[in-house]
Amino acid sequence: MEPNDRPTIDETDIKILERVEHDADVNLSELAADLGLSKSAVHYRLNKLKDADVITTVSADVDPLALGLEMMVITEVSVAHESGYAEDIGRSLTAIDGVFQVYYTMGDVDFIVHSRVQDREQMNDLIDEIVTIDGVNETASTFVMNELKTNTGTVANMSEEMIETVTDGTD
Amino acid sequence: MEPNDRPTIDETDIKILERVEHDADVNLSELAADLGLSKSAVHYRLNKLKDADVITTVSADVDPLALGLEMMVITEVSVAHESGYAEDIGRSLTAIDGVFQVYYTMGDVDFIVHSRVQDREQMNDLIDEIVTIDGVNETASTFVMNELKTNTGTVANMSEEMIETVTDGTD
DNA sequence: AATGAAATCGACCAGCA
DNA sequence: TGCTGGTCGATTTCATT
Repeated sequence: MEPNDRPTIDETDIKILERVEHDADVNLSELAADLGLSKSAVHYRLNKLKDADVITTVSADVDPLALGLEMMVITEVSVAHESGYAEDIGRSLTAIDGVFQVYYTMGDVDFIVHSRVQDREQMNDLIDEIVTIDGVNETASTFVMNELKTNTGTVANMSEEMIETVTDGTD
Repeated sequence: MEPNDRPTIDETDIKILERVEHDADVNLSELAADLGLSKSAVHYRLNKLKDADVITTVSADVDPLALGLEMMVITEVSVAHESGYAEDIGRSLTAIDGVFQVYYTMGDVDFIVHSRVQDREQMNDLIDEIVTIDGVNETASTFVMNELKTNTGTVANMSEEMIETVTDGTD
C-alpha cells in the first residue's frame, strides 16, 4: 500500500487494465505473451486487482437501443434547501424506473439525473415522478439527441500524465 | 427479427441479461440450473445475444478512485450557432484527456460533458481545453460531490412495463 | 433451439526467486 | 511478494436431433 492508502499499481497493471476494461474475455495466453509474462502471472495480477477493488465488477454491457430505450433525458433537480431531505431525495431519485445515473452536485442545481425510456409517455411519467418527490423544488429536463461518448472505461480516458501519477515510483 | 428490426428477446434472455450485466463471471451451471436449462442452451443464448449486439462488450469496471481520479466535473457547453461546426466540436470534446462521457443535447446548451481528474490543476487544464476549442461559445462547470448511482446496467433500471414491451409476443 | 461429448481455456496449487 | 509450470475443473465448440 502507498501512504495515501491506495493500492500499488505499476505499468504492467495498467496495461492489463487497459485490455480487460474493454474486453474482459481476452485470451490469457495472448495477453501474457504480449506482456512477456506467464499466464499464471497475469492471473495472479488480475486477482490482486479484483481483491484490491481496482476492478469492481466484470459486466456484460447491454445496448439500451436493443431493448427499445431510444430516448435519453438529462434532468437537473433543485430542492428546497430549508429541509435537510437531500439524502432522502437522492435515494428516491435512484429508485425511479428508467433512472440510471444520479449525481449530487455543487452550485444552484442539486442533482443531475440521467434516464432512459422507450417512448414519450414513459418520459412524461418519469419526469412526473421526479417532480412529485417531497422536497423537490424545480426541474429542468433536456433531451439527448446523440451520445457521442459513453462508458468507455477508466484507464482509456486518462492522459499519460495521469497514469504516471498512479504508477509513480513503482518501476 | 421483429418488424422494427430489433432482435427477438424473450423472458429467458432478460433473465440471462440481468445476471451477466452485473456479473459476467457467473457460473454457467448455476445460471442454467436457475433457468431450468442446460449449460449449452445458456451458452447458445449468450452467443446469440453477443452476435446480435444486445451485449456489446464484456468489460472489467475499473474504479476511478483507485486510480486517483477523485474529482468529477460536469460541463455544459454552448457553441456559436452560425458555424456548422457541431460535429467537429463533438469530436474534439471526446478526444480530451479525462473526458469520459459526451452528449449532444437539445435546448440552449449543446453539449454535456462528464470528466474525471486527479487534482485541481488537471481540472483547470481540462476546462481550458474545452474553452479553447474553435466554435465553443460558453461553458458552465459543476463539481460532483457524490455519485449516487453510476453504471448500474441497462435491464436493472427498467420497469416491468418496459421489459414487457420488449418481450411482447415472444412468450 | 437445445443437447451431450470432445477440445480448449482459465483457476488453482506447490514450489521457487 | 511476485512469478513459474503443471494439473484439475470449467467453459467453449461442434455434430446431432
